[in-house]
Formats: sequence, C-alpha cells, structure tokens
Amino acid sequence: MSFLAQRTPHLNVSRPSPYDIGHEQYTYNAPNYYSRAQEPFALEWNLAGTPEFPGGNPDFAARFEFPGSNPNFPDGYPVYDSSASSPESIQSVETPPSTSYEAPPERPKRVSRRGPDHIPRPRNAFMIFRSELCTSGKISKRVEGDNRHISITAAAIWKAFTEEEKKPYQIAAELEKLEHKRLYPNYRFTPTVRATKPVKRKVNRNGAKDIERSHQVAQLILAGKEGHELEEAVRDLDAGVAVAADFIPSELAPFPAAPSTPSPLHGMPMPEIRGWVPHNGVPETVDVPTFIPCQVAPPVPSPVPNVLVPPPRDQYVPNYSATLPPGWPHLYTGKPRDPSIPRRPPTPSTHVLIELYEDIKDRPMRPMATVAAI
DNA sequence: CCGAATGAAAT
DNA sequence: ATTTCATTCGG
Repeated sequence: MSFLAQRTPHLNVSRPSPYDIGHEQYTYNAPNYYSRAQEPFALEWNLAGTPEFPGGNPDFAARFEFPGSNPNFPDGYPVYDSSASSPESIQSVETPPSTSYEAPPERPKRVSRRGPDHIPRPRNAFMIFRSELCTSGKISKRVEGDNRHISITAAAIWKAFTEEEKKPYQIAAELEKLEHKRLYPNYRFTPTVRATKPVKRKVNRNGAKDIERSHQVAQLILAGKEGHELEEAVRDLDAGVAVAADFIPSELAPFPAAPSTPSPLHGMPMPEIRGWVPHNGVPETVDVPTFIPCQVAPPVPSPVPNVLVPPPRDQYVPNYSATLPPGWPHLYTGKPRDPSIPRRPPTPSTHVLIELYEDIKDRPMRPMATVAAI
C-alpha cells in the first residue's frame, strides 16, 4: 500500500489512466514523448549501480533524502543492483501491443497552434497529482464535472498535504523530468510572449459559493470519502444550500423543467420533470415533487434556471433508473472522439512512478561523496 | 544581475 | 481553474 494511503487511501489509484502505459486505443506516430521501451523505464535513472549512473543520478539523489544519499551513510553499503529482479509492478510495464490505426487519408487541415511534433513540458508534481485525481475516478461527474472546480478542489487537497504526502508526486515529477531530459536532451521550454495580456473575463460561474463548494468537496475527500459515499455527502452538501444551476453536476441535474426549454433534439419530447426543481428564488411558491435520482440524466439544456432547490432527502426514491429517450445520454457526454486526431502519447503511469518510489525509497544508495572518492 | 511577470503542463 | 517551474524581460 502506498504510504500516501496512510492518510488518503482513497487516492491510492487502482484504475488505469487513459494515458497509462498499456493503453492501446490508438497508436501515435509522432515522435514519442515518453519512452515506450521494453525495459522497465525508470530503474536506471537514479539508482546506483547502473551503467549510466554508477553512483546514482546526482540530479535525482541531490534533491531527495534517500537513506543512501546521506553523506554520513556508512561506507561500503551495498549498491543497488539494477540487474536484480525488479518488482513485478514495474517489470510489468511494457510497450502495449501495437494496434494499427490508419488515419483517414484526407484529414481536414486542422489549424493547430502546436504542431504534431510539439513536445509538451514534463508535468510538475501538482499537475501529476491533479491528473491522477481525475483519472482515479474518485471524483465522479456527479460530484463535480467542471474542471475549474476540480482544480480548486485539487489545490485545496494539495495544500492540505504534508510534505510527506506530496513526496511521491514530487518524486514522480522528478522522474518524469529526468525521462523527458533523457529523451529530449536538447529540449528547451520556450514560452511565447504575448503582446497583450489576455482579457480576464468575468466569470460568474465561479462565484464564492462554487469555490466554497469545491473546498468542501476537498475536505470530504481528505476525510476519506469516495465513491457513492462521497456522492451522497456532496448531495447533502448541495441540499443544505441553494446552489447555482450550473454547479449541479450534470448527472444530478434535473430533467428540463420548463416546457419552454427547447429540446436539443429536434422533435424529441422532453422527459417529464424529475429531480431537483428549479425556481427563481421563491422557494415557498415551488411545489417540490418527489426526487427521483437519475442514473443517467441529461444535463441542463440552455437556458437553465438560475437556482435549484433540492427536495428533502426523505423524498428521494432510491434505485430508480430513468428511462431516457434514445440518444439522450450521448448528447451530453461530449462529442465522440475524433479518431483522426492523434492522442497524446502515453505518459509514464503515475501509479508506476509511485510504486517505483515505494520500491526505492528505502533502498540504500551509495552516498555521492563515497562514489566520488572511488 | 535580480525580482517580477508569464506561459505551459492535464483536465 | 489550479501549482510549479522555466524562461524572459524590465530596471
């Protein structure tokens, strides 16, 4: 178990990220960002006893206090043997079987600011954490679907982390950076200078209420809530206060309430009103019907009511599955991915990196001073 | 040369 | 929308 799990077992990811090594939905013909080499990709980076870094990678060792990086470490302590068997979890990392995918011959010329050869920056620790928070599936769409709010939640969790809790991600970032450097030794981050400041648009969607909610969600996650329990807690959270319609997660959003709301599907009759009832700030005039949780519900079409008031919890009807008109669920899950657009190549799995850290953090490394003396 | 400002990383 | 880092730029 990851030591991170001591406090936040819920963040101990078990589900593969779409970018995980092993992801095989598409192949990517552009120069690979990260190595897909057959060999375990990380073992040789930083540990003593490897051909490349006989004394360990100083870049790496210098940044972290591994047992062996202590200058006072006893001389002659065994050097890590990279030829020894590595953990299965790491050895299992292999190049996915190449799935042939042929791009359509006539690809519409996309105006892409970044060419296909663009090399992305390595992610920093927070970005890795945030990515993992998303790919872990711990924050379901029902809890929060807005990436900006997920960012706020992620930041709140991040700030609540101790250094020890952040460490796996910092290590992972270091590893990613090293691998990036190894693959692109000449890469140079060249941010473009913008002549004018980007217009900071006033975003009403992200009011104080929404930020507060994001923080509360963070607290719930830090408290160990996840899955259905988290969803329920968040539902209670939302039930305690009238929230902006935009922040009702789409799958919890009410079915369209106003008959005047145009159906996004031409000719498609709207389902009857279910779920939370929109009103315009006059709760006492609203007749609250029974709440029927929808397993799949379309998000609120535009325009949406301003405020929603959830009914009391005791009016919930459990285990109800809404029958939706054909096509509904798809409408709001976003457009299907265009297969002609190459996916970002897989990045090293954070899980593997953290496992690697778990493996090496207690492994003695020859102190650099000793290595230099040899 | 040093602090401020800013882009870019994933979603 | 977030944090961190690499980079540039102004003084």
